[in-house]
Amino acid sequence: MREKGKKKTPSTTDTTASTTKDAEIYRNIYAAIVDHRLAPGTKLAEDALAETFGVSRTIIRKVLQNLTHDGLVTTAPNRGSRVAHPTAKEGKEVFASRRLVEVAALPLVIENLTSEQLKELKVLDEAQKSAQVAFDQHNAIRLSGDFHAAIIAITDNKILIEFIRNLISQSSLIVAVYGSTKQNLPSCIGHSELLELLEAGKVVESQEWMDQHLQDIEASLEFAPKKAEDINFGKIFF
Amino acid sequence: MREKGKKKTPSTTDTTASTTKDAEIYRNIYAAIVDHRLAPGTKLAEDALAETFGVSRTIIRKVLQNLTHDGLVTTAPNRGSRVAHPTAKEGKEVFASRRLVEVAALPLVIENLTSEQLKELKVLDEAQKSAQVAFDQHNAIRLSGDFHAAIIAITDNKILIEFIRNLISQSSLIVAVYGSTKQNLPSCIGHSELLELLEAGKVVESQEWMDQHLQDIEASLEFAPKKAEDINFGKIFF
DNA sequence: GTATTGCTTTTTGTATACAATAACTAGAGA
DNA sequence: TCTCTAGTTATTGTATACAAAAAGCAATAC
Repeated sequence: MREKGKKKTPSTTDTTASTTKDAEIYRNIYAAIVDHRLAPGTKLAEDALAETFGVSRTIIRKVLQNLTHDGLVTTAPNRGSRVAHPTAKEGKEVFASRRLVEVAALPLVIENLTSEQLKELKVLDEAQKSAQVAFDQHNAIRLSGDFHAAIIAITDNKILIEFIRNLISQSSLIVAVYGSTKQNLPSCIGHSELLELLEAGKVVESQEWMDQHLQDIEASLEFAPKKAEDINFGKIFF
Repeated sequence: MREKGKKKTPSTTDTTASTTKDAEIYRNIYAAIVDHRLAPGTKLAEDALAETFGVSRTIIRKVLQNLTHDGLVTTAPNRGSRVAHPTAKEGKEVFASRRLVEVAALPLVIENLTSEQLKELKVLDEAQKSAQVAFDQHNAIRLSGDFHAAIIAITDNKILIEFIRNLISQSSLIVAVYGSTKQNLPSCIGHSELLELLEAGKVVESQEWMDQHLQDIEASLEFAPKKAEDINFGKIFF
């Protein structure tokens, strides 16, 4: 109710300034992890981050807790936080979950799809292809993720959207760890075939396509048994 | 590495005592919401909770943040936290998501199901029926949730398990808001038919059963348009 | 009686101080 | 040289203090 009160130090106050600040820091670190600017396993010391962003550790802790909940950061009691370094099993679970949901959601997607949404999807797909042609692998992967998120967004179900958004982010992290050296990511072929199936209302076919598509992406990763006992030092040093 | 150091005041220290304390408070409030001891919309003032649990607001804020992420609490900037009060749309989205995932996961469940797990499921189902017979609606609902969670647990996929666990918790909240006055909850008929289908490896039939089961539960709720314009004060007061 | 204004109280947001734990380093003994 | 230990430093966990915002309240004007 105090609107005309003697505002003492408005300085950086935007009504919701306080809540805006940590949201921005969150997005900042979030993007850095997804874009592979912060490698999996990197220590995220509270003091260092606090100083970097010019806030107190209170804010940083809040942000780290959110990122931990997103599965992008792991936090151990008294040992601090690190960029998550998913195990092979965790990586497979993410892709299994994505296949399950993204395939099962397609009937809903076809049911709700409007011509405008279809147009937007085509724009996204074209953007991805452009990045692909320009060998801009980085943006191509990001746009591919955006495309998958946009598909689920058509369901207009906030819970599903949030869930898939999260799994896609984690996929980026998994690619950072298990991405093959040979950049034969099939995700970059584009999704135009899928769009044709969706437009034609072909439910089962689109589901088969999506299932195969996600399997292909997963197959391009190297969830190899890089365990300690399998490391061949001879191959590494000689 | 300091393990034998002169431990000054071990008092309540259990190595992970600090982290254990807020986990316990979390579980406490979590259970209170799911068990309908805290009604949707109830204000969760930080000071009051801090005093109740004998900790500082720091811990409470951490717990409230976690509960907010679970969708059991809503937090507005500068306005504090409340037990979530899902809208009808949100309620429908939760059940749509459950149907989608719990149906789509059944092939995986049948694939992985062991005889021991089947036995445990039967125990859970019997427990629920007992509660049902004793008109212990409260425990019946809880055990029904446990059953659904146990089904998904068979997939051995931590991400799916966590997701469904969360949706089931939210379902409790939705029942608190939109549960019908007539206690004809079909969730309480039991799941023995499903268990037979799973044991027989009947994928499609079990999926149809699960789909119908979740639709029945949803249908027993009253997502009625209880909007302001629909309230008839005459009916209420005279 | 109603609405508006100004003050007071309550509650949330953030920084900081201190405590507790883990990580690091150097030194002593085998 | 290696290992174990003690002391030191750095980092995380928690409480508290203070600032800022909202909510409540009462009085006044209309």
